[in-house]
Order: sequence, then structure tokens, then C-alpha cells
Amino acid sequence: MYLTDQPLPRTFFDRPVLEVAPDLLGRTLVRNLPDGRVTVRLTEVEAYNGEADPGSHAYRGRTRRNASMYGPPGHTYVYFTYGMWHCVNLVCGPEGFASGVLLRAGEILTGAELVRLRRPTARNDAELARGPARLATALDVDRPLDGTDVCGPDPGAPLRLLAGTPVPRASVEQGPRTGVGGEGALQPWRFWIPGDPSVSPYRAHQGRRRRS
DNA sequence: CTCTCGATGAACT
DNA sequence: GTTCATCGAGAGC
Repeated sequence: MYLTDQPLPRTFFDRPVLEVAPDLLGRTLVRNLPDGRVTVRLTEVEAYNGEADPGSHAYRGRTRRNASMYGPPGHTYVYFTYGMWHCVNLVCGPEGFASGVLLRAGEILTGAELVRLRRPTARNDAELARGPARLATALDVDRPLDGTDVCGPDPGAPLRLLAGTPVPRASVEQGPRTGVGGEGALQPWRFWIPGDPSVSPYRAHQGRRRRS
């Protein structure tokens, strides 16, 4: 039995990413900011499973951008995309096997007033961290936080993952990954808490548009 | 060097 | 349903 406010041990992440991903649902991510603390309950995640996964940023091997995916478990992989957004992954084991869990959505537990400063367009609480870039914006996470340890003992660390209230595996729903095209869309490696209002609606991958 | 397009979100029809 | 904001990784030359 976990104490909900205890940090998860690093061994939590030193497992295959497909085991870790559903086990992250219901966990608490803590973000310590200069103006206070935000905590989020994770409600939707996606697994990216090694260099053989065609949907993964590691599919074409190691680059400066994705280096954190090859690093130690229990650290972040934060990437920049579409010229304006950041998204947050948590890296899983074993070290050297490029894997990560994209944090797609969460429910703000505390610090909503701080999140509103950064997410002024959210029309309700459920929208504050619904979608991976929204979640990163809500927590004010960007590239400087790439490679951050989330298993450290310091309660004041920039990011920490606490045990929270895990969701029984049988209660977790699973389906195709959002926004992943081609063969990468085949694997049902998106996991979410059914019925949670903070879970983003499924959007099929947009094929490339015709150009003039 | 140039070119394409992406693990997206917001605004709009 | 559509368009656009906006930039860097990766591929091709």
C-alpha cells in the first residue's frame, strides 16, 4: 500500500514502458514554481516503445533532441513541437532503450490559480491540462527541464512524481495513440481513465495536406 | 543549403 | 469540418 504523498521509487520506472504507462494513471505530478506549487493527477498517457516503434521520436535513432529518451529512467524527456508547444514524457527502463510515456492529460488538484495565469484560454477546469501541450503549459515545463529527475528526495525539486491513488489495471482503458500516423497508429498504446473529463477526445491522425 | 512536416491547440465555418 | 500559428529535426541535394 502506497502513501499517496510519497515519491515513487526509481524502480517504478525501471520496467518496460508498457507496464509503466497504465500504472501512471492516478499518480500525482508535483511542479514547484517560483510563485507556488501545482499538483496534477494524471488521467491520460501514451507509451513510446523503443527505436523499433515507428511512432516514436527515437525511430530514426539518437539525436540531440531525443537524447533524454536514452537516459536513465525516472527523468523527463521534454520536446518542442509545431513551432510553439512543449510536451512532457517520463523515461522508462532499461537505460539505453529509448522509451517514454507522454503525459497527455491531467486533473489539476492544487494550484489552479497559478495554472490559470499560464492557461488563460481554458474555459473550464477540465481544459486546464487536457492535451499534452496544455499540460506542459499548465505546469510551465519547457526545454530547460528536459532530463529532470522526478524521483528525487527533495520536496522542493522542480518536478516530482508521487504515488497518488493508482488506478487498478482492469479499470484502465486502452486504445490507439492520438495523432500518430502510419504503422505507429496500429499499437493501442494510449491509456486513460474512462469517463474522466480531463481526457482529451480522440482525434485521428491528420494525413498530410495537399499543397498548391 | 533548402524543403517538408510533425506525439498540437485555438479559432473559425 | 477547416485554417493558421510558428520552428527545428531530419532528409535530400
